[in-house]
Amino acid sequence: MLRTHTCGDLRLSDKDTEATLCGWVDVNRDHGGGVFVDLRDRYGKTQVVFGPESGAELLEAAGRLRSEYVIRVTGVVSQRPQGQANPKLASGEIELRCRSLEVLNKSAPLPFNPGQEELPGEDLRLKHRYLDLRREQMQKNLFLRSRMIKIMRDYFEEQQFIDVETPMLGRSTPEGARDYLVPSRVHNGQFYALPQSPQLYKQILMMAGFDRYVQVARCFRDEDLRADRQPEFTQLDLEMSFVDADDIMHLIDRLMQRLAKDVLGLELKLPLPRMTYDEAMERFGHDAPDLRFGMEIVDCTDLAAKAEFRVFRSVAESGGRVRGIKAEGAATKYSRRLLDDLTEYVKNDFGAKGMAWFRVEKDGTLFSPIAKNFAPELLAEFKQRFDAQPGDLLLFSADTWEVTCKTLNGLRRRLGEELELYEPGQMHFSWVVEFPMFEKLPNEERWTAMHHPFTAPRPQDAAQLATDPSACRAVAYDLIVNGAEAGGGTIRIHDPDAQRQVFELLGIDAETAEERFGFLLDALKFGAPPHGGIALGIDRLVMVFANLDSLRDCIAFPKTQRAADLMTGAPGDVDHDQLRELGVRVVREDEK
RNA sequence: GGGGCCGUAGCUCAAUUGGUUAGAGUACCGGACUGUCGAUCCGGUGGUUGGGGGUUCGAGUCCCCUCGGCCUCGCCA
Repeated sequence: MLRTHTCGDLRLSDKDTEATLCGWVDVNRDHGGGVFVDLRDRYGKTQVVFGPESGAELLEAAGRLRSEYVIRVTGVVSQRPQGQANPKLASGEIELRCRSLEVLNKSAPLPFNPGQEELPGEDLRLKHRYLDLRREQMQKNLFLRSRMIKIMRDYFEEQQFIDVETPMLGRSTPEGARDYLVPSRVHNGQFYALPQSPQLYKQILMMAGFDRYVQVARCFRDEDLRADRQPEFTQLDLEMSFVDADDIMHLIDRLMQRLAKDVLGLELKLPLPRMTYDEAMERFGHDAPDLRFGMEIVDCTDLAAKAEFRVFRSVAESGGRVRGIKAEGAATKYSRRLLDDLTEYVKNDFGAKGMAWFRVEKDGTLFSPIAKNFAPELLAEFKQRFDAQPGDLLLFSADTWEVTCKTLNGLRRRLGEELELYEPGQMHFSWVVEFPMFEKLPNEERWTAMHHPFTAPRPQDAAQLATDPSACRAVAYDLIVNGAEAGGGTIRIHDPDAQRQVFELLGIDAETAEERFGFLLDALKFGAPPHGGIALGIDRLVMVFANLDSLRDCIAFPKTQRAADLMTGAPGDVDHDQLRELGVRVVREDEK
């Protein structure tokens, strides 16, 4: 070892002992006759002092140290002089009086300093990720991630789970997200796909009798990125045999409880609250509602039908919905200008045609540019429906059910943040259950699986597969944290005939099903146990636990919004020979 | 594919309505200094204002194209 201690070790109790430290120069305070260096490693910082007793040579060498030089120092641990302790440092009562200094490596002038207060642009941080990762915050985030994964692994090991690795090179299936494809050299013109999740493999493991499987699995989806979405991400993937949905949810409940306790010292009350999909959409307009605050959606379609206001009445009469939310005390916080901004927002982002609003005045009357189109008695009914008080602001969406959901969910989230309706570190866990089995694609007639094609219908809905697929609910459950989907799972179909029936409904004919999923159908007929599981988004969980705004801050080497790695330059060109060997030819953008 | 924000010194930012030689802090270089802890003080280097085109007597500022970063809609079983 090049060192006897880390920069986080030394305390007053080590006084008068000799120690050797290695680390990075955090700052160098040169007073001429004395030099103070804060030496940093992942464990902490320790002040190293060079004085006249160090000798002229050493003093001069210390003066030449610059930020991020990597050095090795040996000296005596000393108590700092009276009044010179630094309460900001854990090691602040002592300092290392340096006897020898070795520069292990210099640093060129830095693109940015890991210690600087203002964060540089994210492109720079990503390009010089090694510098960004030296920042205390980033180190904290990645340590937190590591701890959380350790807790998960321990938890599942205690419960007899077996960790099995599944292939990265698999087969492409057109269902779901766009695949990342890998050309095969041996099979000219054919491609592997990187896994979107280990879904089928883990089901096969159940059929193989492993009973309880878990994996920290990397997954890939070639879709556009968001602050909470990366093209490759990590799931805690698990599957169990002979279980029902309650078993899985209880298991995850207890895991979340342990994580919250061990990581944040928070006591989570169990069971975590559950809500059906239909209820979530009706009350919050979204299948992953942010339950850190209220502001629930209130339906007013019946009142709107009585209004002279044509927009409201025609929507109500044509089968649409008129719904609203109440922002308590927000009337004065949203000027006409800001309300216009909100209107633009819902038009641009959710395809809303507009946004109606009412302000409750001091005298209790409802003010709005459209108020004149409502009878006073009707306005009173609206007010009562919302239990609106002076100072409240009412926002309405009158449109199809889908658009009112999107619009009001968007408004609710935006207002929740802008009005600071929750604490920055607050966390709320819940389940949303009983998702529809299928949804119709906007421009197509056929059904598509809401979760995935292997999801089992609720037993009481199974008969409706043949008659009314839209009414069919799945044994599905999503874990919601602060309005984001942190995980989702289902009980799977374990009957080959039922699986064929679902494939058929999804427009996958028998031949195609046999070709793509034949192995699954085969496995199902050779003694498949009832089984189900869940996958948790580890990145998102860490993001919430660390109270971060971006997933990229808890991933060591994330990609940009255009899915590029600015440090390595991936994706990049490859040799022509490589392409030829693979039988791949690149078609330029303008030739498509 | 659509909407929005941003790009000025290595870094973080400023620059009046379009108007003289584009500034500051920090980093870097040189010097001074024994108790600092964002050390301080003095001096200095550092710019194709992301790139290209246009409007104008004159463009960091206005317009078009383009590159890059971020947020978002679509998309993400």
